[in-house]
Amino acid sequence: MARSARGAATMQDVAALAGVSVKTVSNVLSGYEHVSAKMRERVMGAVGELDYEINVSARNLRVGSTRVLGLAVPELSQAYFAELADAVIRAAGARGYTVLIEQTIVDRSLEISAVAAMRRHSIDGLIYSPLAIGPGDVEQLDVDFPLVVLGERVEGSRADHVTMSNVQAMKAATLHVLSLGRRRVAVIGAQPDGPVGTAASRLRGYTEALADYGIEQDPDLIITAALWHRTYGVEAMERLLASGVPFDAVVCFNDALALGALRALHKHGRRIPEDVAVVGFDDIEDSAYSTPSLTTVSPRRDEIAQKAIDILIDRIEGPDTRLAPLHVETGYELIERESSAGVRVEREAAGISS
Amino acid sequence: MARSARGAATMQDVAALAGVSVKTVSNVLSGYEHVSAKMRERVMGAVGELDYEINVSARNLRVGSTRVLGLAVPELSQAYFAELADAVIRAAGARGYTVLIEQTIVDRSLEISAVAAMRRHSIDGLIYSPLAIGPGDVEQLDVDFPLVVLGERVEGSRADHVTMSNVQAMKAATLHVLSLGRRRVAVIGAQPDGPVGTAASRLRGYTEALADYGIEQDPDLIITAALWHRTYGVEAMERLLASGVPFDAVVCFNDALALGALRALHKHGRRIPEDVAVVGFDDIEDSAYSTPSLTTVSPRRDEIAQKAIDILIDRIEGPDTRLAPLHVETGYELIERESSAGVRVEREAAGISS
DNA sequence: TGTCTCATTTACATCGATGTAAATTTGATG
DNA sequence: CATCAAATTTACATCGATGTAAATGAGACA
Repeated sequence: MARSARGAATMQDVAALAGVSVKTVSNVLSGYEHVSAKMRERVMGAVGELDYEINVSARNLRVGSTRVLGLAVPELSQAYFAELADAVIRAAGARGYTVLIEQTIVDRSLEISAVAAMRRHSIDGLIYSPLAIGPGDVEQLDVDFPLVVLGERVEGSRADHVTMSNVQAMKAATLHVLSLGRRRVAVIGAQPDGPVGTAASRLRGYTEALADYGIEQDPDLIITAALWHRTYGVEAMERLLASGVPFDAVVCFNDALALGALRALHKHGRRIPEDVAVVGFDDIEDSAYSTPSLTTVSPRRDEIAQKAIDILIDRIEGPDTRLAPLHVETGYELIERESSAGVRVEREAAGISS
Repeated sequence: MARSARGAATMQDVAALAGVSVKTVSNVLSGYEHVSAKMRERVMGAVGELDYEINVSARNLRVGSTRVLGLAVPELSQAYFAELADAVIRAAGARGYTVLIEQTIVDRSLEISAVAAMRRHSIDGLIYSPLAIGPGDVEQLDVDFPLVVLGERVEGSRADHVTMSNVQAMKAATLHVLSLGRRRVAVIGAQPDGPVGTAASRLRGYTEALADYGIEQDPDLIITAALWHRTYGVEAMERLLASGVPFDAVVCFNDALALGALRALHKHGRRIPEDVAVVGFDDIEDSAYSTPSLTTVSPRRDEIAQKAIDILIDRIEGPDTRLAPLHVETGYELIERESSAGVRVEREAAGISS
């Protein structure tokens, strides 16, 4: 019998056909160096003849790892996370790992514990990109497998963190519109529940930029958005417009909000960038093709993905000694496009200290 | 010793702590009905105490399946595929399966064989959404595990297919602009290599619609696009504009192309929809928020995902008898938005047979 | 040719779970 | 209380691969 009665061929079958031991087949396939050329050829011939493919479950059981990493994101339908997933999959693939994606928003409103969700699967480590995470979630991050969190470091967490320089990036975005002479700069995306995580850092960047120009912060220009979706961007801008508070620029905490805001401004006849300059954050692909195209902060997703993968795999493959949690900051880039560029508002005394 | 020296607890450890056999623990965990309440409680206590989690690799090895499905898409960074993946993950999750996503475009230009790529992983079945697939690819689809292809049926393929009614949908889209009085309808997205797969069907829908109105097809209005990306939409529209051929509507083979076209039209000062009506295809999220918002054909992604998952899992769990390949068509919906709506072009004799 | 060394190949146990079938307990009945 | 059937629980083999250590083979050298 050339192969098992039913189903795929096993190493057993290959060994029998090649007339060698099972271990020799294993050696050949795993690239063990002390295998004679003759043997290798004989085994590979049998492998080809039987269309043999290794049984991954059996190998995983034996070696105790799966070479599968988890990636937990809120929803793939949000462009930022889809593009992030793309980058993570590529970075992982280059190091011989596969990525299993878990969506943490299942019922469209509630974020579930990614970590708990991943336990069902056998993964070697997890990259977790939470929507928002606060100090209360520390214990959720205290797990017994390698975990890299994308986003602001949580106080007391033992997990590794990779995050872009949110404060500086948002400060740069805000300084950009200030440098164009705008002085009434609104911001969209503050969290209703108070400042935590990413939103807090970005808000801080905004505040610091205003301070640099000696401008006092106007609470009426700080608009909240419960979720960073386009719909909420539309809704937030509608609120701002309805309030009647004057403004000549908006910096948004992500591109989806900005695109929504763009839409609302357009609907209400505000010219962009003449009347209002708009800046987003994330540099998702749409932003380059919107009308007008969107000025935004690019977070260098590839760099984030690469760093996260490297740290995670080093933890997985490295020695057991538990080093201190890492906290890596990645760079950013301000991409100037039509929604802000080209139109400088002249003021009596443009520049610092208006 | 309460548990293995190093690493996670095993069923062995749980059994020892609870003072029962390993099989009883297995029975409790797998919900076997003939287990006394007392036993169940005792075992679950031990499970909790040891933080026991089942070893998925061992279980998979024993039962011979993994409850993991593959989903092969070109790139997650394309919104359509990200939204599709979202839908597939949800549908699979509802039936207790996990989804492993494989990107078939790795070097940004060449599509690799998804099926070959999946062989590395241990999946129970595969959903394959190819970019384009022609008759030459039949053997690629002739595999020995359950496979559902999303897209036009390939002649001679033994795989199951789930596809939307491309011809009818595109016909409806074209009829829509014709009903607005437009008579010079361009199309963007034809394949340079000749008509195959999805592009062929959509082109046919366009042709049929023109025929219904007794309009002769003008080859100058059929614009090719090698890839259905925004950039190619921009480039295709630039070509059309440069050609000087008059047109008052464009139907695009997907939303990305349409958004690119929108952008190019805007740049060249054409008013939408006054001068040119634009229609897309796919109903990705951006389309509702572009300026102007995009009229498009919604393919009911949830329905596609659900059908594909149901067929695939039925094949996996069903009896071995190989039924004839299934070919399921899913519905569509024309979503009218700003890029076409509201502006009717009056003609001497608007209506059938101009 | 005999002996020793180093390179290859092999036998066997093992990873952690589940299916099979047998052993044991439980409870009903005469 | 003995007997039998049904309900529970258990022992053991097994899924398909790899690590360990021992067995075998091939040269090298005296």
